[in-house]
Amino acid sequence: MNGAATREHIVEAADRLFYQRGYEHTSFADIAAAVGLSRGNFYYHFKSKDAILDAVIATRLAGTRHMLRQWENEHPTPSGRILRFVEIVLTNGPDIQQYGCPVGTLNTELAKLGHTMRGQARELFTLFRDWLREQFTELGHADQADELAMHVLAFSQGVAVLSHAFADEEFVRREVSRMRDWLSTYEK
Amino acid sequence: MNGAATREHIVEAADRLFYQRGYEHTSFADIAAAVGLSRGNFYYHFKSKDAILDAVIATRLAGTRHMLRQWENEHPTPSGRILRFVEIVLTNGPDIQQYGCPVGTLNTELAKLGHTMRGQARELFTLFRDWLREQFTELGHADQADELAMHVLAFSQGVAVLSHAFADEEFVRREVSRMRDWLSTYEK
DNA sequence: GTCTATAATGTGATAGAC
DNA sequence: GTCTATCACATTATAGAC
Repeated sequence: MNGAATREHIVEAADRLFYQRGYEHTSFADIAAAVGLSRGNFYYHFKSKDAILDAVIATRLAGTRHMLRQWENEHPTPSGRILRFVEIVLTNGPDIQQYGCPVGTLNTELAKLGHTMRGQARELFTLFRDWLREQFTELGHADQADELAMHVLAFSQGVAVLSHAFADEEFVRREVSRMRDWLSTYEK
Repeated sequence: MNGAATREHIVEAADRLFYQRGYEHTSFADIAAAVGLSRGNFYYHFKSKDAILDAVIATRLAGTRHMLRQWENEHPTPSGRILRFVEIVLTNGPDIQQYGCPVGTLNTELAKLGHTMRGQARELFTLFRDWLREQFTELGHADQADELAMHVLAFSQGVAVLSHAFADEEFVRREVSRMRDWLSTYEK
């Protein structure tokens, strides 16, 4: 098999498993089995578990940047873009209910482990934070744009944690509805 | 040493370590070292890691029930009691910043591990949920008491996750202030 | 690039002496 | 109740054949 393609398969499998089972709880053997490789061959592509995590986070960062640009194309207004973010807890509802928020759970886990890559995981949060701040600035709230961005981020994390714990879809809908009302008070 | 006292010491140490490092990342050796016991002697008191987790959750449940009764004694009005809950993210600010919410992070971790004790961990959330629902009912909002309780719980989890990730105390203060304003619209 | 074999370590857990 | 010694197993990681 092509080396680059194999590497890509490994990162994809690791990304999914880290999300579904957690980083620490996922072993090399799990990833190797998911890709269909022997454990030995694994080290030809990645020389440590941290190296895989590094690649996974880099992939997620790139994917998030791409998604945010897409949201910008699909929604011309800043309030429409913020609403698109808020609705991610509905769009990804089933995944969040089963596995939590991929950004929040990774950050929480790496922080507890005292992992060196904690800062890079936080960058995933920062991407959303900065993007939301830009939208609130464009909406005419430059003075409190970061505060509002953090508030929307906190909403998403609170909903994700409880959706994961209680598996209650109606709760998610109600919270999104609540957020829509709140957002409308900040529209131009 | 007295057997019951040793057992209590083990549960205390395990409780703290599970919170600070996570359940999976804490080994028998870690707990034994914290208590000052040999690994071998450990199994006289608890015959499996799950048994320790069981005891830790039971202790936390009892502690939470005790705390909620105390809050009821200290705050005569339902709005005062809800506010007391909201302010927990300030009271326990430093711990939450370093280790996250003990309830939220345990629930998230056990859910990802597919651990059998997941349901008992969720009970910790349910204690707060039911208690908050009672307060909102007493406040005259019986029809949407559970929805409001979940909203307040989501607030606490969102703030905890982001406080843990960004270590931003000012953010916590602002969110509490925002919550106080929101609460005031539901007061009698 | 892929494999098997294996090292080195840490883990949960047990046996048996004191 | 506490200890040492040890087992069985999974883990990350390496060496070397193909």
